[in-house]
Amino acid sequence: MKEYSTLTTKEQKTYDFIVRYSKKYGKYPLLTEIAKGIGITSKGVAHRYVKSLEKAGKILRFSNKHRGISTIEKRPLFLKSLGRIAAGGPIEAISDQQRIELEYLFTNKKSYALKVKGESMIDAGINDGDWVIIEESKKFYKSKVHVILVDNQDVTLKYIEKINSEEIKLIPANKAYKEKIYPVERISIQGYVVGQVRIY
Amino acid sequence: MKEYSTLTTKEQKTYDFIVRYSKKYGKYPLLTEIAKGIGITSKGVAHRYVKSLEKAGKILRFSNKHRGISTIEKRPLFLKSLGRIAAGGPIEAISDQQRIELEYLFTNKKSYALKVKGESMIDAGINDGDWVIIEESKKFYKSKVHVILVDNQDVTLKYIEKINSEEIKLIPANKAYKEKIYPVERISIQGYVVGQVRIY
DNA sequence: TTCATAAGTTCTCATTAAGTTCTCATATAA
DNA sequence: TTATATGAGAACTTAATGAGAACTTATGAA
Repeated sequence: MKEYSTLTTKEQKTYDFIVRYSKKYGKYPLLTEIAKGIGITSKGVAHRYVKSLEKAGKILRFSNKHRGISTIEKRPLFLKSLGRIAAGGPIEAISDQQRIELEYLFTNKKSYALKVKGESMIDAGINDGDWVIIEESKKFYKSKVHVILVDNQDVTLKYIEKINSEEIKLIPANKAYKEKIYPVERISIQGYVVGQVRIY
Repeated sequence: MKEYSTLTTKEQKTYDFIVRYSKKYGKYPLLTEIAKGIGITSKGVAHRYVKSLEKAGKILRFSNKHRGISTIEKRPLFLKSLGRIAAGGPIEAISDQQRIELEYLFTNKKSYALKVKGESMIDAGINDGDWVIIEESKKFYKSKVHVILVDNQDVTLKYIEKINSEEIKLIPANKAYKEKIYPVERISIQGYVVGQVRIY
């Protein structure tokens, strides 16, 4: 993805300084530090450059926050979560809590992604081609969708129900598919779905 | 991987102290120890910093517990795509291409996320509570789900169809909801859905 | 178990520091 | 001329910081 920048000489210098500073110190500079770094004395001028860089899409800024800038490459996931689609309401701000929740989904060590093939879980809103995020688990839960390995060979997404100590029922979420009962020794539970991603 | 953050000076100092302390003593510090460690006397202030770090996603906290904090090892966005859920097939390897496709979805500059409220698009697989990733656009496409601002006030997700030069039809994907026709001047197209995320 | 007390939590108040906005000024290119 | 890029710095707004009182909750000794 190529960058088309129309930065002026000093804007570029400002951007370079911010990148250099953040790499060196692991944090972003204050306006006065930026001013000094690009060879001027006015923090008001530094602020003007920083605003230009934001407008040019080179950095992100958190208004009024101290050290409240960050370069685009390193921005956290979903920083630009603008709001909630409401029926009749204005756009709401999204909390940091929700941002972290999303970030956790994709950075959690114990989870991995699988691409779904087939439509056996369509009534659970899991469609062919979707990605599901799986959290590893050997246990199973009645309300969760699980990844199940059958006969050490076939992988499938199903709800699970225990019949007795020797048999387990796998339940699809699609009326066109049938429930199946397996002896426990043919089944290996891999994990359950904690997230889902669809790309259009 | 180095961490980039927009922590304030003292927040950063607090975080550094917590990391240093835990490495040295194998446990996490008390608030009074944190206060002393960062050169202040008020445990109330130390507590404020600790809460900020939690909000920033730098640490985890267990409310009211003594030494009830712990650091988080954060990682960059990376999906360990293990394979494909196949009906009757073995697990396939996932290509870098697909991984890049996912990463792009969340790092693309021009897109942002919205949380869906309501069930008007349920037949398109977009449920209440899902996140949709929106790519900004003023144009519209017949097959895409769009974000539409009505009367500069209400935001909604719908399919769009042009009636004539003066009227536009908004089409929900739920038979319980009706199509509606609006004069073009009441409608502002914000973008269309390029991705979708669900958290279980 | 009770219960003292140590630790965590929530406040207010005050001060300092940083971000923001603004005017004025100079240089340079179209 | 006119517009743009640059710089200084004053004046203002807001965030960050620090102290400490008063409160709630957790913890461990008796």
